[in-house]
Amino acid sequence: MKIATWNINGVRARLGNFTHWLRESAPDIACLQEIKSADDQFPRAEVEALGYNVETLGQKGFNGVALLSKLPFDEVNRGLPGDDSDEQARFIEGVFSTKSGALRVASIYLPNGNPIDDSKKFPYKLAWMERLQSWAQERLLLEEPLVIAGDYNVIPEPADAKRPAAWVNDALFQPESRAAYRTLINTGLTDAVRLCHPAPGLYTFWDYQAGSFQKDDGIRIDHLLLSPQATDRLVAAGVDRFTRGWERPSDHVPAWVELDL
DNA sequence: ATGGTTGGTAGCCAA
Repeated sequence: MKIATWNINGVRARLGNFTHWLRESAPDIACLQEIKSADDQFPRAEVEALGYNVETLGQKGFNGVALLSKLPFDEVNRGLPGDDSDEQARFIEGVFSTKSGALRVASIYLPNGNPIDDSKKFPYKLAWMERLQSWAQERLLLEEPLVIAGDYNVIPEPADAKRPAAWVNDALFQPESRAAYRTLINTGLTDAVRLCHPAPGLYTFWDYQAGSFQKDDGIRIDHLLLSPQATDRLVAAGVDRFTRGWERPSDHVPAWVELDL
């Protein structure tokens, strides 16, 4: 069972890249972020034609997440609990049946949080992370295979950046952001890509500006966090770096796990 | 070094 996540940065602007990757990487379940589309703008027919069921939480212009699955959805939940006034489309959860039982997967687009001196943006990020922590803690009680995958907008450690010093004033690398991420890990979740690739230098994002990809000036901010029951079944994890070299790429590349389910 | 690039949308915002 291959589960992948990709911040596509506008699914309609990248439909060719997107379907090419779906065919080449062939995940059983794909988590998308920044589809930048309302639900009725999502290229549903093109994706269904490749054998996927599609569930979206879209938003016009910004944000927007989706789950694609070759398995049928048993259950879908839209929106992260904990703040009914939050209208940003950043969270969708699906439940599937495998031969080993239930599998739960969430596609998350954690708030960027910049600039850190803004009165709303960084506090919104930290509050969203607290809501995610509460939700994860509750789900972990189910003792099921659970994968929380997406753009976390957090650089966990200095080793997750080519130039950590360049990020010290950025919301992605603030002590509070990193601490909240560690709290998630300490609840009992495992960073699958870190576990399978402990060496530094593996990135998932390169800015469009200043030739960042050519200089490999990247950061690792797209993560798949696994419950103990999913980690027990972990076979492999990786990053599809090759998509960043394509024409008109997303600034993020996919990350994935293979689970024996 | 406060530059530079992209997508979505309508004169800038978010990243």
